[in-house]
Amino acid sequence: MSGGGSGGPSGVMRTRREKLEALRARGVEPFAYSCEVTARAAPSVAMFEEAEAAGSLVEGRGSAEHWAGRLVAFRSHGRSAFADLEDHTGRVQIYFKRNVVGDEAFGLLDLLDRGDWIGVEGRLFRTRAGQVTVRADSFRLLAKSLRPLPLGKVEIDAGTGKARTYSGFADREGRYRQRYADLAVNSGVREVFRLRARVVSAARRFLDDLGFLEVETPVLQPQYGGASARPFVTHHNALDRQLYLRIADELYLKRLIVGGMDRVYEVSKDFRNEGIDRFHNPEFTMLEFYQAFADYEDMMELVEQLFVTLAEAANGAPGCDYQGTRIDFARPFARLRFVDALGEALGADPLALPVDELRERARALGADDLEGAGRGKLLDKLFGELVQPDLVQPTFVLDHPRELSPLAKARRSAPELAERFELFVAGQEMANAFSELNDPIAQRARLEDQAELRAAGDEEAQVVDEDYIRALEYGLPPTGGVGVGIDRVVMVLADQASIRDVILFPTLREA
RNA sequence: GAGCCGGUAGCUCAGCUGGUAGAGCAACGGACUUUUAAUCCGUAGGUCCUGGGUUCGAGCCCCAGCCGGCUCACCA
Repeated sequence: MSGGGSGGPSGVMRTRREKLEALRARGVEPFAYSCEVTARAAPSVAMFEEAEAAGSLVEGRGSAEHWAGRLVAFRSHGRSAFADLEDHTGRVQIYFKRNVVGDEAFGLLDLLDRGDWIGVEGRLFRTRAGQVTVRADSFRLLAKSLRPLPLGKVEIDAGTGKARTYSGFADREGRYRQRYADLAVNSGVREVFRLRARVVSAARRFLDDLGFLEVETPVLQPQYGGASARPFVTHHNALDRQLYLRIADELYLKRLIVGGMDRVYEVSKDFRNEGIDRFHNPEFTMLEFYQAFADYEDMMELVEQLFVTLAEAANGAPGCDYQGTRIDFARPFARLRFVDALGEALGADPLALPVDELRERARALGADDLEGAGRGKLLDKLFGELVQPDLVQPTFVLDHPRELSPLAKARRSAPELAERFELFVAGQEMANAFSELNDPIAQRARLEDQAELRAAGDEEAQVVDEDYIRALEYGLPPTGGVGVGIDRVVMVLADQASIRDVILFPTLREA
């Protein structure tokens, strides 16, 4: 890749610098300070067509409008020229006619390039070829583009209305490293992130409307916890102490419930020092919410409503197509007990099987790295292999073995289980929730069990957080809590196969 | 971490059994006052990822490395 320098192997960048100087020589400032905008590409065309259909259109009348956007295509015809201008709503064609804009301005068109930002003043009309177009009265350069964007050519198939892109910017690495160029050139990528924003804001609205308070808890923590994962470790110079980047919000949010904030939520970046693949990015977005006086049954209700709301916010209807499969977010979602589902797959009661046999079964499925794994981890692994991939439609899996869930209350009728559920969609975990363990003595015992697993070699096992135990000792009311992996949800709702396609700047290796 | 595939012009890619590097689009010059992948004529553009090696000769073969994609393993 050529990259730097004022030249560029093909001289494209040098040519653009020369044009920049030529513009300045003609008294044109190539980097404007502001510009009037009164119209957007797609809505203005739609309004024009409506007026036309209603017969209320008098061509050439009405006041001129101002559009602003990026020049994405240019077709010169001697004394006239056509350009495509793209703004955040879409594209509109611009028609420049020499004897309308004037000789001097028309000559400036030679100094424009694809990728330049321009402002155009004019009126809409319909061309002989039938396209609604802005007839430019005047135009202004807003910002010169000195580096060529990898703009492909786009043809809209007249029959199907589907866009075909020629050439274009397809290289995944380049797209992730230079997301600005990816966004500039691939409008579908912008749409994915608009959808993501709708999903996140719908989640906030949903919780706000139920009286949840949005809060912010520390990213830099003296003691990480709330999930099973390895942390990032960092150091604060002035305090000369080690700090961890949070792996979950859970323990802090429950401290707030102790403090009497009885419905809280947080949308946060969490950090886990684990591998990277199409389902995992080291920093990812988590939504967690906690409600006092509720148990996991109540939270299941809430999660069901939440996911219907999110699907509607994303796609206008409670469903989506994920990688060719129709997903239907119709309530009620299916419910499966963890032990029943795994028991059926194993042909035996998972709670009755000895640890050695569980390990053998897991090994037979091709899992390795099982040495430090206790019962819980083995059951989890077996479930992940045997049951999870089949959970395509929204499905709650509930009542996990207790050793899998050190922060959850024991199932009231079956103490070997936990009051916990996970929501699976498209074979992926979307949410995880429990009736929160609020007995400080039991909680200490459970965390100490984890510490033992840790000592036995499980690096992801949790650690005892004394301050959290102290908070519980003051009294945590019965509480239901939920964590939602926002990136995963967006992947499903936006039909994206890789988490990197729903994160604007995914973590990459050193360039 | 392992396996497979890949890195050639600004972009998308071709390049045979080893013989001095190609196309389309983009760019540049010219013609064209309703085009739309505009068209037509012409021009320029390359550390073939990096470093070694084999060879008279390497984009191509060998070795090492870097980067990426996919799959698997761990994790959400």
